Amino acid sequence: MSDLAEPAHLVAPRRRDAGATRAAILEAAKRAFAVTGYDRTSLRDIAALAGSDVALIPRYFGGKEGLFTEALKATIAPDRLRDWDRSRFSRDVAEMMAGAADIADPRTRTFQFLLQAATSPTTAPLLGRAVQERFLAPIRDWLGDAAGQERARVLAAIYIGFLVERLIRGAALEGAERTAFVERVTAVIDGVIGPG
Amino acid sequence: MSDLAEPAHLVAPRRRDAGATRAAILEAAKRAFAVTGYDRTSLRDIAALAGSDVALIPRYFGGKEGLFTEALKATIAPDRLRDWDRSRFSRDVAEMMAGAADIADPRTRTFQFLLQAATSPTTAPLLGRAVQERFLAPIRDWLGDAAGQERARVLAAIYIGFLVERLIRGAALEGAERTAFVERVTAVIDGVIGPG
DNA sequence: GCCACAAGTCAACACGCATTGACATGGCGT
DNA sequence: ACGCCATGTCAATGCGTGTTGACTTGTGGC
Repeated sequence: MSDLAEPAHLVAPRRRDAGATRAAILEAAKRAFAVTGYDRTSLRDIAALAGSDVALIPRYFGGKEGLFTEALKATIAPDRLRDWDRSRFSRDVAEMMAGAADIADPRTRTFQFLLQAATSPTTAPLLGRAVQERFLAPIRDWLGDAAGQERARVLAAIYIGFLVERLIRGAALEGAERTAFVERVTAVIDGVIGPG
Repeated sequence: MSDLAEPAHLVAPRRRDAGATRAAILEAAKRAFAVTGYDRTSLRDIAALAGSDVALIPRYFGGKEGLFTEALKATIAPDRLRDWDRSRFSRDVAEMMAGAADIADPRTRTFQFLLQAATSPTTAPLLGRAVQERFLAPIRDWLGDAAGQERARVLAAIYIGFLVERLIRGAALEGAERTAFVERVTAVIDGVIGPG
């Protein structure tokens, strides 16, 4: 592709260390795949971002697909569900959704990455299982509702929906529309996480 | 790409008619882009699917990107917001979301198509404007709430979220979880479209 | 201080792609 | 019936890609 807005020299000059360069490549891949998607991301871009060489990627990861699947696993990783304050949760989320999606935020990149994976028929099932284990189950636990799997589902769906909306909206909401939006989103989320 | 499961000879042999072939190419592009995404879809695939020739595409659409943007516009097109019965709307949607995403359903393909566009930084702004004009505005009109732009936003976001959830879930919900899910989704949507 | 092997570099390959321009041809107006 | 122009065909070109193999260079153990 082109610019990932990352001066190549931010990468600290490593001594010869296979493990370190492997890790650097993997990190660069997570970023690049999230921003540009699988196909538009070339191994040369990733190598440049990692301050490494293209030829190492087939060698260390067995090819582009190997690198992608490993990046996917690393992205979904047990990333602990923050111990959110339940009384502030809905409003915090609403405020966040009213803002602009920040490309610099790693969470935005992670989400784009997962969304990319969701649109590909081959990676979608893999993603589905990972989401079930590492996303839905924790949410259900957080909700403290052993029987209510569907509540986690609904909450996750709504959450994802607002993330997508924010993504395609681009800019932050302003003025009256913002306050109204925040109010309504808060109410919706409260309706789900509250006893019902 | 490869197989779009469409025997090339299903395309009725046209007489020489630029408009017809243009339309055929556009239709094929909408299908192909929805299934395979922008990058994995080659102009050769589209041409084959349309029963046409590759070289006509740069000629008629000014290149691959031109074809894509036109296909995007055509996909978002004012696609009649069905005159939904307001009293049945939420439950109908909830039932739909509880089912499995059907790849054969053109609407599923369309949605995947749009989601693809949402994750690409280049196509996301374009999509944003299109959604604003052709999705949010009609919804607001349907809600009959001239001042409440944010309500359309929230409804659209939730709708999209459930579509994504259904996509990555893969299978249909069953039994008790299904009924609970439907109930809860119905309530959420009613909470938004109802007076609030 | 040297040596062997891991780690990194570089050039080249084969492939698929979009795009271009020159060529053939069907069909409509006269 | 015929000629002209829009319409469709085809081969060729240039570019970017992933991957490979041979080469160089750094570095830890002796």
